[in-house]
Amino acid sequence: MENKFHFFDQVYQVVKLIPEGKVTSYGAIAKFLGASKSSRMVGYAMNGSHTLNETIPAHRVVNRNGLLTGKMHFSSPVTMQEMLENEGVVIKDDQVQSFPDHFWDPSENLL
DNA sequence: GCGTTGACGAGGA
DNA sequence: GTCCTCGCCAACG
Repeated sequence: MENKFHFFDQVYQVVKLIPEGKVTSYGAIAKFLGASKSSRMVGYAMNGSHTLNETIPAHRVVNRNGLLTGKMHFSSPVTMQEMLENEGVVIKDDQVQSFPDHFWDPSENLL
């Protein structure tokens, strides 16, 4: 009954909890929600995040390679990179440098 | 109502 | 290490 929390909503909640200067992957969020096979849905949820009244720091979510795959969905293709760099994350060639060092695993912080 | 697409990831060759 | 295939399920045309 209480499990009626939609998968998308869960994704939004986790993403909003990502601290500044940290990034995570779609798969990590999906796995944390118990749907590791539905990692695509995490990305898809981000696609609709901008339609929400709430601000979703989707720029802190990258794929497992640390690549800014969703940068093109922002106001400008460089918005995502600049926002991350502004938080102390180094981006090189649309890829997060020292990705494991900036990686934020929800299963180790929210659990 | 049906087929295609997609901000992904894991596994196999 | 790379390249290909499958799964997953909501949204769009």
